[in-house]
Amino acid sequence: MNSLVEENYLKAIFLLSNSEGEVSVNELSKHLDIKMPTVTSMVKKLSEKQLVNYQKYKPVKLTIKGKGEAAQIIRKHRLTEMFLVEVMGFGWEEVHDIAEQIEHVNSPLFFSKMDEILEYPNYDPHGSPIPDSDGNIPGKQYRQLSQYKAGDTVTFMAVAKSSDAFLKYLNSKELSLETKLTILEVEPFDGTMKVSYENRPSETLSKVVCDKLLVI
Amino acid sequence: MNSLVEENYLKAIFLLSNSEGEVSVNELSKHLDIKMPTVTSMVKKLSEKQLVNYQKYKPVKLTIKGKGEAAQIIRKHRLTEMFLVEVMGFGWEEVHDIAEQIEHVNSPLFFSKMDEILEYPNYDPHGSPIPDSDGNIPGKQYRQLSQYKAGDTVTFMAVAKSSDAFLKYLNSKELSLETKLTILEVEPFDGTMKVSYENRPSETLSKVVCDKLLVI
DNA sequence: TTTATTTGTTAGATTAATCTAACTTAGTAT
DNA sequence: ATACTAAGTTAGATTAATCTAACAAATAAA
Ligand SMILES: [Mn+2]
Ligand SMILES: [Mn+2]
Ligand SMILES: [Mn+2]
Ligand SMILES: [Mn+2]
Repeated sequence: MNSLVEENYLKAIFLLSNSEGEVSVNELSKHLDIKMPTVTSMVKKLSEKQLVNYQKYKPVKLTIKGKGEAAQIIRKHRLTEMFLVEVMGFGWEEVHDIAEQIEHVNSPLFFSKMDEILEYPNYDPHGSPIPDSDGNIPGKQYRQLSQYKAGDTVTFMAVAKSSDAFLKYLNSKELSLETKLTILEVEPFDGTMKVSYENRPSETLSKVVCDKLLVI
Repeated sequence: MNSLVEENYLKAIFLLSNSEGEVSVNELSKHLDIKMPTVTSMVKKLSEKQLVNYQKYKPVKLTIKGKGEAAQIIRKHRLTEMFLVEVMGFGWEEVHDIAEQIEHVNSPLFFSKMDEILEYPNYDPHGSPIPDSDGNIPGKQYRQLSQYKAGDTVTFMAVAKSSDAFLKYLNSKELSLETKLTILEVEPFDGTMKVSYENRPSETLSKVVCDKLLVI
């Protein structure tokens, strides 16, 4: 039904939408690395197809239909990442680019088989929620590690804005999901934290890192 | 490097080539379900890229380079089919269309991981050979069941021109690879065979079916 | 409230892959 | 040998997705 290109736009709109569900043409352009005029014309096309609401000079918003189709692609992406890690033995830093391609495979059976083999997972290897087949997302709200204070003990649940480089950094610190962290001290000047976990008595994490660690 | 479309042309040229390694524009057109003028222009493009040799009004032939790239795509296709059957539990009649899409995934690591998990298979679920990473094909030459005579005992090794419908027919007859078949009689008029195998004392197979069963 | 900057749109060009219609070449049959 | 048919090519149009250049609107700064 939708082309691979359209699917990537829908997914980007979904993932970049703010709390009101809106995203600007400019932001889409930056994240997709596609020039603004191209984005404008594509958004018009999606609007024709009733997948987004669009008015000149206003930010874009997915329709119910558009949100559902975006969720399906995100579901396929995250199921794939989980499959690559759990069944095929990839590291969590290796799977995104492969999933970016396989998410466009047209075969409901293929993804339902993955789902079955994985025993219906709710989260992907980076802790992001996997929408169910109706597009509903199991909504746990995590907070950034950087919002906590010295003495707090939290559990690392998900990675925000995960890049391969950041995931490799976490590997090097042996920091994986479900790890319990105790905050030893917070440097007020720049937000750098000293934390302890597992058999690591004291690790120093920059503010940039603490912002990307989602905990509960 | 090559587009998905170019990859499908290369694969078709490889698979449809005759013993001299040649295939006509007309045949490509029929099998790809793309009109002849389109095929002509695409073949010209592949010729520009040194992937085929082409002269006006002559059949097309892959260059060494083109043959290598075609073999890689076929390798990815067949590895994928094997993975879908052996690891994910699909039936051999369900995997072709999925593999047709996944064969275009750009990730050497993904396919080498499949290869490793499958312990470096040489044949796909339909008995077709999987080219190795250098594009060499393990060349066993099977013959059609229809070429044998009454009294012969053979082993079913591969399916020629397998369609989903034909594979489902084989399922219904409980006829799978490696099965030993004894030819009871051959009807001279139309080539229909009576055969026995496993716990099936006598099954009748039409000439059309016997042509598609490759045995040794 | 002007002015400058950022954001967004319009217009027109480009590339890949397809098509139809018209014409040509090659091969087959009378 | 001539005519017919099948196969192949050329020319020109179409659609999807992209771009650059130029202009317009909205927002932020002075
Ligand atoms: Mn991802
Ligand atoms: Mn994608
Ligand atoms: Mn196949
Ligand atoms: Mn394909």
